[in-house]
Amino acid sequence: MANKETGFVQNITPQSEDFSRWYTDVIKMTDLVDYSDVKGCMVIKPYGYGIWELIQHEMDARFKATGHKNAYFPLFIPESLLQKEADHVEGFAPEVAWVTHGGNEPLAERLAVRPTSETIICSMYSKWVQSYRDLPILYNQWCNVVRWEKSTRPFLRTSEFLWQEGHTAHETAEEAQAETEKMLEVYREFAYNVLAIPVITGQKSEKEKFAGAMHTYTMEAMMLDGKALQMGTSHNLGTHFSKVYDIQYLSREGQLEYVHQTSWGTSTRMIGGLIMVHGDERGLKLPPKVAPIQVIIIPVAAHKEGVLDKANALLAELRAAGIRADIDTREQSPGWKFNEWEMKGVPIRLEVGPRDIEQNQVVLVRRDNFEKNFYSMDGLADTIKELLDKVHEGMLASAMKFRDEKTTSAEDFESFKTAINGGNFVKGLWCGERECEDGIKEETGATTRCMPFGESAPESGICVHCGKPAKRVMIFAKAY
RNA sequence: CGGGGUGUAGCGCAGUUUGGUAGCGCACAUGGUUUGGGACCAUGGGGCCGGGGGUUCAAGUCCCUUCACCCCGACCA
Repeated sequence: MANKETGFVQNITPQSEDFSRWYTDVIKMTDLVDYSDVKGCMVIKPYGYGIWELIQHEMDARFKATGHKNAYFPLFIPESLLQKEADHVEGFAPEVAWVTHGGNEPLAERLAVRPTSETIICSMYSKWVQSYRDLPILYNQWCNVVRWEKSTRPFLRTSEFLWQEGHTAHETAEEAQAETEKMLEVYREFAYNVLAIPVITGQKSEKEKFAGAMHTYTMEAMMLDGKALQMGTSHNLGTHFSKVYDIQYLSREGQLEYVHQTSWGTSTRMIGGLIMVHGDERGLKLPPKVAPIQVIIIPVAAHKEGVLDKANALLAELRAAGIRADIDTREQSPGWKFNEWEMKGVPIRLEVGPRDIEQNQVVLVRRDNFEKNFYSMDGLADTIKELLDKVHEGMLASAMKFRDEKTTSAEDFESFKTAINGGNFVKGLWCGERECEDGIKEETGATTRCMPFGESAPESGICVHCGKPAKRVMIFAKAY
């Protein structure tokens, strides 16, 4: 996408065939990340990390509001601990990084660098839980995990990534199920109201569920190329882990019982998601609530008397009102700056020049639809707050429109294939069998994304692929 | 692991066919003119041409070898 002559975004749009090139170029050009010498690992630069900090802030507030507390567990997991749960270790074995030496001495037992923390957390919970009075445990941790992936992609799949993982333990199966669904709902609400991403929530198939889980629930978003991205998952672990790690409590009736557990997580992958949902031919488009800079002030004819002073006064005023504002006083021409900040996705641009100052006004330009208008300097902070909300609404609405237009139903396999190849989410009846799921993947490249909430099991009808009696409504798509 | 490709200035690339002083654009530095959608002029700094070995009077260029990265598969809850 980097135009050779001018060096800015214009040759490739998200709608062109080379979407993945658009994605990597945007990331490279907007100062979100850099690539380190460590294979598959990325450096998140301040502009990109600023997005993550805002995501953390917003999400953490929601965790606290639902009664959860933060804690921190170790990075290293002894091999014996990791291997207790058979499905779990089998699921993660190919992507675990191992520490074999401490200094120059070989270790008696290898240490895994955590690919996720169920095992080490469960081993602690087993010490902490004696009685029903110790329950529920509602903990979360913000940390990094390592998964040794064969092919990597910034934000979407990297060897090391940042995330949060919640781990809870409950008295009853009902409570655990309620917690699993509650946290998925927290994620869904967050996606809509913070990231401006409409997601589809539902349950994963047996094949796609988390290694060691009883049920996995997911939120899936549609990227601009029609592919699905799993943006967050919530698992009901049942008693699979508590039985292996021996987490037992004495119940109200005096019986020894196993706890019912959940875990749920979201990661820096969400940043990749918001890039691929909201971007355009000019680059990034950041949802206002996670934009490190919400308003960029560009003084026009800054050398003229009074312009810089006024611009700085406006900056102070906006910041005092709690708006994340910044000013660009570099020597480049205004046009250059307009393009630069559009590329970086800043939701609102504020232009102020001699003509505006004379008339007590500023120019505000929305990044989402390029609407450009004059506004009085009086009450500017409130004006901008309202406009930021409108940008959020506008972005959510257009993402939703796009997704709805590219979601279809298929009744037979021919139309199913056509829809998948056209980059659609395809809703269809499904038999629920593993062989059928594998066959669909092989023939079309599509995988099962989720059985969406709000769709009851079909009373009749046949599987869109194999023709056997249908058991579920499933959404299929190609996925990242 | 299979198939293909690329390593030359911070970034993007030309030069390799036919061996002969290391180039271009952007970025960077200095001075000046500019500033409402990617301004311009002048001057300047920056290179073990991925590494090692060979052929030659002479290698970015030819030969051998090695390393790294990228793309497509495969793999990936």
